[in-house]
Amino acid sequence: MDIAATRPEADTRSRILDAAESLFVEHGLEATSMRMITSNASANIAAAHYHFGSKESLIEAVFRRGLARLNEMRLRELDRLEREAGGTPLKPRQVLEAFFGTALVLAADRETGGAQFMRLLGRTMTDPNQFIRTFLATEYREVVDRFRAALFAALPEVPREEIIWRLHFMLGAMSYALSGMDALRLAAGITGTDDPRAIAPRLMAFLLGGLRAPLPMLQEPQVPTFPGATGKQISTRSRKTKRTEDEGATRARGHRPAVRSTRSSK
Amino acid sequence: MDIAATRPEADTRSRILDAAESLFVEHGLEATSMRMITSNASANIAAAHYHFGSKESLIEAVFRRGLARLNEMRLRELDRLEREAGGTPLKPRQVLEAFFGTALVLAADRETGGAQFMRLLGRTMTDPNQFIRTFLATEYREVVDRFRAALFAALPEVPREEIIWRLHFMLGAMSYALSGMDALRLAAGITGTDDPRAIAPRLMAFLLGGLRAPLPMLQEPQVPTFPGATGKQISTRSRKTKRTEDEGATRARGHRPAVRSTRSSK
DNA sequence: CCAACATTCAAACACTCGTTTGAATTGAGT
DNA sequence: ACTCAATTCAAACGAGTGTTTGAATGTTGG
Repeated sequence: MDIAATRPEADTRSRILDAAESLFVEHGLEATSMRMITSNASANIAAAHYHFGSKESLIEAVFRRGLARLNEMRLRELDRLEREAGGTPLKPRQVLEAFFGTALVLAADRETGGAQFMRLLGRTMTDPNQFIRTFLATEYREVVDRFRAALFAALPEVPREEIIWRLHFMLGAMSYALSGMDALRLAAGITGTDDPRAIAPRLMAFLLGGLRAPLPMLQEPQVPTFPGATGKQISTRSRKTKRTEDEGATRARGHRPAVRSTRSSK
Repeated sequence: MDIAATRPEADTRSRILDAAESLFVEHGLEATSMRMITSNASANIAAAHYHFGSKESLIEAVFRRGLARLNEMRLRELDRLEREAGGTPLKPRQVLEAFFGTALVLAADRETGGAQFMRLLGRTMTDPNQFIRTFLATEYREVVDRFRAALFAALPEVPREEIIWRLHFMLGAMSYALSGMDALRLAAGITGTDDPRAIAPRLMAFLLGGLRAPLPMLQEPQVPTFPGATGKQISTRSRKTKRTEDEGATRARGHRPAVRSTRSSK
């Protein structure tokens, strides 16, 4: 569905931004051409360069718009919690709510395009393009600094390096969950809705469990146990299954033929 | 560094595969051209089409080669553990070791290119290209089925849907950790090594904590409490977040100029 | 009305893309 | 030495890329 059809009233610049965001989600940054964007937005291709100057700048604008909203929500929520706490450190759960909770709320907001942007953001976090990476890093810096500090305060007994790593793991879990991740959704057998509202409580429970997990035993002697954490565990039972493995040759290499696989995308 | 320089003895087909894998990691699938690959491998561009037929088939071959190794290791480890357990249930920790531990071992193997492939795999898991997604899903199906069943058996009291979601979150955390994820590595302030050997124990502790976290309270009446678990329910009271709709001028729009950002990549 | 500006437009530009062609080269097997 | 198939090669093909141009529109204030 064209942006031009769903939002004919918006001005050219906004239509281009919307079309770009939606096509970036669907095909990726590289695979989305300026012509795809402008035709989807019912705009002239030169108009896009008039407004944004280049494809890279357009990409920047898309992410700036989305990140401004997300980061502002995050900082406002963190400010509110810290104000209410009145100097006492926040609980880890509160920090996660402010950081990941707001992202999940935005991801559930299908009406103003928040959901689409969050999927895009989740995918782009691992983009190899260096221009994208440095851009995202600078746009994220302030927010990450704030929340990292809040986590340090919330978990004073945990080594800071460990907190940084776990913040990193949590970001990965969320990015992946938001990205749509259809690659494994099939393989993993996920049936139901992909409504972030349904995912949110599950993800929050998971993240909190990971954040407060007992510290690992590291080779270099370093605080083998973590006294503050509760470290309760779910009891376990198990059964057995059998299977043989088979290698499977990579590909038949004949003379000339090299039948190409049925293409499906693009 | 060209593959042709590091492995001049390998045959054309292998050199192309190696060059493709390494360039895919560096630039992504779309941004890597057949000419980049063949010139890096000191091979003729037509030779690549002779051996693989098309770029998509070459991509498939790269992933097939890497996944064959990874999945075989995973299944062998799971088989070994289940054999040694002799019918008694595996512990969740053992299942995670077999699935994520082997991946991390492979990711630490810089010599045979395992590290490079794992980074590529981590990035590609969220690729929007549909051809890639369905391909990965089928290549992963058997392994995911096995481990999902093993987790079901290891956590009989936990609702299966919850286990599937947590398996999903764990995959995201690992993919992200392996992908190199420099986007936030800067912002998150990660200083030290990216040696997977250093990450492995941290990631395992995190994953295990997340997997065994207390179950979330869900809106739809659905097993609000989890009798088998040792409790410690995390109270996930619904958050209220108000959001003001502000567009936020994305960019100064002047006449004509639209100064383009300094390009850096590609 | 009209100048001055902001925006849109069709057309072209210089490249790069994946892929194909047909001839040259290599390497066994007889 | 000759054959025949496997492999490599330079060159080209058509399509698509981001970007630019210069003229044609609207749009606004004097």
